[in-house]
Amino acid sequence: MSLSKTEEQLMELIWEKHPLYFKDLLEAIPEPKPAATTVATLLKRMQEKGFVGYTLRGNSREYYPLVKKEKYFKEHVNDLIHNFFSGNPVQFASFFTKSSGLTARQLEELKAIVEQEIQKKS
Amino acid sequence: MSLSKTEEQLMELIWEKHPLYFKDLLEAIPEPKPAATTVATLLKRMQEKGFVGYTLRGNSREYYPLVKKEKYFKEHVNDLIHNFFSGNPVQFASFFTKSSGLTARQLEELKAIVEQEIQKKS
DNA sequence: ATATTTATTCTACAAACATAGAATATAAAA
DNA sequence: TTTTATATTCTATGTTTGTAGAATAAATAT
Repeated sequence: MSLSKTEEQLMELIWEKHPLYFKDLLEAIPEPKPAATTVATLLKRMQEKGFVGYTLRGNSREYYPLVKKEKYFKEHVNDLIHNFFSGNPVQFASFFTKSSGLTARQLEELKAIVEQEIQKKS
Repeated sequence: MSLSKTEEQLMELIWEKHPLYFKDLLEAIPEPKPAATTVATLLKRMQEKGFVGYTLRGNSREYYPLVKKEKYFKEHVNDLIHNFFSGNPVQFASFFTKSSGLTARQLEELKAIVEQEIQKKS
């Protein structure tokens, strides 16, 4: 089961601000805010899908993510690589590097990161 | 308007093999193939959404993409970066590099690509 | 010339989604 | 303690998506 685009946006807020109460979630949503019941519905569905849980604090629910952002993101990128680059991650990285319009400075940063990773592997 | 996951998979084939006839598209679809009318419906919707066009060749239609893969992909990745990395592409690339499990050899490849890009920028 | 294959459109239907009002329960404020 | 604000669930409606049969048209094979 996966999240829809709209649910994903909510999820992003939950990852960012958890643990949070319903009220905090509402606050965090940028304008134009949808009806509160809309958010409640979305949140409910996300719980049913197993992406969000809560702790009862007295009588209020404190919500938190049940899936790590890293994990979710990785699956996402894997899909992308699978769909656009026949599963070849280097081809993906290459395409990204060439088309993302990084500045020279950003490219240097990236290079340093790649070098660090190479270090780790040896 | 954007493509659904399933439409995206078809689109991938169209990018890969265009120009192609309906028959070619059907052939290109991996098993288990859906009903031909299912593909036809999807293809129709993709035309309505402005992603696919065709040339009449005699009495047959030769289909081709109306949107470049590069453009589509870039928007996709931008969304991803926007949603997961507050719009910071280096953070994204960094995360990808660290979490994608590339081999040492693949990392070297990537490094070479990044260096090439740096060259181009100077 | 008739039967068959191929391509396309139309119609249909169930599931998923986006959205939100109505109803209810509770807590806080008056 | 009655009103009001808050959180949650239930119900509902329109749209999009995945899926494919029925109908039609045209092309090909027999």
